[in-house]
Amino acid sequence: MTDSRLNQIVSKIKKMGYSLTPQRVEIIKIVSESKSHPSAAEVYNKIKESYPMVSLNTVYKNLSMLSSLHEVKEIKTMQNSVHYDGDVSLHGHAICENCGKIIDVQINEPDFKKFFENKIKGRLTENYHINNYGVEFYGLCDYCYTADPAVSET
Amino acid sequence: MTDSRLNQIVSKIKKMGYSLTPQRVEIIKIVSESKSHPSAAEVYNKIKESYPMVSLNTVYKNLSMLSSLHEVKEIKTMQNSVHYDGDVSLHGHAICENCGKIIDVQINEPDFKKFFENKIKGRLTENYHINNYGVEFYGLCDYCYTADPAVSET
DNA sequence: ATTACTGCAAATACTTTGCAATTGT
DNA sequence: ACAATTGCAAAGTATTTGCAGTAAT
Repeated sequence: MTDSRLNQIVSKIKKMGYSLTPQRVEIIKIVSESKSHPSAAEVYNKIKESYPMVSLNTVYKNLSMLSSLHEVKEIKTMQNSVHYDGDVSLHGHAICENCGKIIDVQINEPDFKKFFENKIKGRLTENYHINNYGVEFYGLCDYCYTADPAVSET
Repeated sequence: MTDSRLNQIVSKIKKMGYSLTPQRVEIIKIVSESKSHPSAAEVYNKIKESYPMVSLNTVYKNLSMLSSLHEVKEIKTMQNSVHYDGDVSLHGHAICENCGKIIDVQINEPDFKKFFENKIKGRLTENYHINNYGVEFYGLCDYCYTADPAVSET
């Protein structure tokens, strides 16, 4: 499953005529296997365990390449940095407004499509050509909610 | 309507014991009246027409204050800067992946709440305390879709 | 052999901080 | 008068660019 995800991405890169460096493969492994939606800096820290000489720059270039191939999704958080999600299937994110933790929220694709077609599409005031959705839920994770009474009040 | 929005925000600021400087009032006017989801820099350019001496810093401070009072919403775009929305009622955004243009997407609150309660809430894998939603649609605006064939291909 | 990729350093973009002077209540 | 706010300059992050050397096909 995870491995086939890696293979998927690798084949796409080959098909597009790009090359496969060890750094690139490792970056793909890290984002596709991670469940924690890492930032570029976090991917960088992780890859340094196996390739101590890689540059942050290389991490940025590879992540943005993967993003333009639609093989990772970018998540913008409130703390202004971009996080990366190796799961590009339809799903949402619940984002903790206190600690920034992001968890996946399962969304059933047919349900969402139905909601979109019935309730939203007809209301677009301009003719947008939608090809991607993002659904985010903001609030507090359980830890921040229980541990820090100061932030729990609205 | 627009004016009452300004008054709403002004009363909240008074109630919280903050002061009302001309710069602040003008910034509130600009975001609450704008339909174009301006960035901090765009608000800055606008306010300079009436108050040429304001600093960008003041704009940032006021916008983040309004955001923490939940009187404006922050929108993170792909071009990494934050945009501000003076409409804090439930609605989504359609964002053009080519030019960055953002338009509002009407979402009927009861419909969305129903969708959330029935299809999503039960699937949260952790006990998140959700108090806010964001729904984004990514694609191309009609102009970019028709004008620039290079970007229309997936 | 050719083209793409890496790593370094420098540059840019956006936002935040520190602080003295000023303004709102 | 007092506390909050402003504007300036400097600092801080996150990300991008330019380029010479290196590695992949």
